[in-house]
Amino acid sequence: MSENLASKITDSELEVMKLLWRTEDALPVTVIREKLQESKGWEPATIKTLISRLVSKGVVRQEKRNVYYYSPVITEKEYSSWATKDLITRLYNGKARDLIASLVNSEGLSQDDIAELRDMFKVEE
Amino acid sequence: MSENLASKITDSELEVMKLLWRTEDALPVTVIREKLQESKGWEPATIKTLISRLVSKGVVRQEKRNVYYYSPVITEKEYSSWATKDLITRLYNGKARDLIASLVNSEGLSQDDIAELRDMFKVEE
DNA sequence: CATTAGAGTTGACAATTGTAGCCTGCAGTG
DNA sequence: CACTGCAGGCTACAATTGTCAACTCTAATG
Repeated sequence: MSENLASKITDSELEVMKLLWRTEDALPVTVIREKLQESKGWEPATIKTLISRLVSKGVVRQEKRNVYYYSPVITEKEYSSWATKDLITRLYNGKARDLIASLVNSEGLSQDDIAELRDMFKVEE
Repeated sequence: MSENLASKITDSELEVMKLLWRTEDALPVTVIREKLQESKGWEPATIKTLISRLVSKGVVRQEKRNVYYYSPVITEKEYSSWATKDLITRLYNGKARDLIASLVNSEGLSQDDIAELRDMFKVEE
């Protein structure tokens, strides 16, 4: 959950989460391993460690079948949103608007982005 | 600098940076120590370690006088901006606009914020 | 049923981070 | 000028993170 995210998801762990988020169903290690071994070049042991840590942290759930099937406990949106809020707290005095202002002045946004955002805020309420 | 930020500034180190950013002039350890000892409850040794690490990382510069005076090499804006971009890369597929969209839908922004942002984008270009 | 591949578990090890102590030399004070 | 406090530099140590190996036990396969 956004609020009770006890310990952060680390960079390596995030790669596993991303894979789980991209999938509808729970996945067995075999599948997770196949994908990440290829895309990340990680050894099976590494991947198993990351999964275990995510389970310990409570952000991945394991479901017992023949073999465990893993699925995310938090959604990508929940996590992104939590991480974003965390960034805002730490670097923007808790003001989301300061973050956006910073993006606007600092090549963070393309003209297209800005146009789209203008629309977004127009519709918004 | 935004780009060549080799190693990240950690949470504890960030507290030191914030103090330096808030000050015009370079500061001697004495001053840094006074402020952080009080606000953070850190031992002098801890503060000295943090400063050293920041110097090693190249984000704080030391200037020799009787005693070293310390000042930031990167500005707060540069760092915030870098950290924000990093977040966008890691969690929003590199699309700043997705971050903002996420803020808009998810109690991240107050009505006031939204009103202000609407103005911001109106003026913008 | 014996064999084998691999899931799950435990341990490991280096680098980073959070926190702090020790020692030495200098600078300011009486 | 002797004394003392503290800056600077070095060391330390536990927890976390990035990577991975070894071992055990089970399920699938011939």
